[in-house]
Amino acid sequence: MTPITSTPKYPHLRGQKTTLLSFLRKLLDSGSHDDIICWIDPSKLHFKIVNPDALAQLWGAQKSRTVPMTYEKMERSFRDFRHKDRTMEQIKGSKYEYRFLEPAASSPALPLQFGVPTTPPSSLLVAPTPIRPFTIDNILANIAPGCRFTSSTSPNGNGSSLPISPTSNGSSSTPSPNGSPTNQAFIQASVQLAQQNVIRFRVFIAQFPLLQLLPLHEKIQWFLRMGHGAGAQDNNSQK
DNA sequence: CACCCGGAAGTTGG
DNA sequence: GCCAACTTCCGGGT
Repeated sequence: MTPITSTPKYPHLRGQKTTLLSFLRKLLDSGSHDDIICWIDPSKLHFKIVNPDALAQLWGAQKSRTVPMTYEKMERSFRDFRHKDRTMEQIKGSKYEYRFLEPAASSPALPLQFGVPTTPPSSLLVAPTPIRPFTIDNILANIAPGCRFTSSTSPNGNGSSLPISPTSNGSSSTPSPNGSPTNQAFIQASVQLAQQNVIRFRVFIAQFPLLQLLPLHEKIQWFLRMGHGAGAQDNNSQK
């Protein structure tokens, strides 16, 4: 007689809120994990899983799992999405390329534990920490703190040497990290600006399929070089 | 044998 | 209690 104990066989299934599909879309839309999953052609909802294992780990973390999620098990859900739910299809010949069959707008705005917050975190508004320079580096570090990309791991050995000017000849005033009282309006504008630049970054990357093969930090360098930096427009990334 | 696919059963939250 | 959304296991096909 083994009475049915209350010990759940799958305790890691607790806390299911975000669906897998909305999780994927949030990751893609945030662009903060381009080294794991990225758009191939956003207009066609065509995306690619760059690092399946890392994606599975993110999904497992999203579900607050104790048992590690594997891509194999995620793939089982993908099969149902493709054949049963008809919400996804696989790109022929590409094991890790899929396409959403539903318009992105249908996904509910569920909060992610990763990626771009829909609103600036309240802690940021009260944070006494000095305002960081407005750089892609800091944008990504702020948006995806868990991301492997950090300025200290710059391959050039220059440290955080990305030649970043605050929005180039753009618009906003250069943030001055002085000791003045925190300007909430400025911080909110900075967050908004950061999100806009991430969107521009994604659009830029989507235009050059070859760039999508590069690691994130190199994508950013190309983004700065061709999209922001002065000159180098005739740069042919031959390869 | 390895890999992919899909059925079936189990768990959890709503 | 029912259902949706997975998760896990496993057998069949190629």
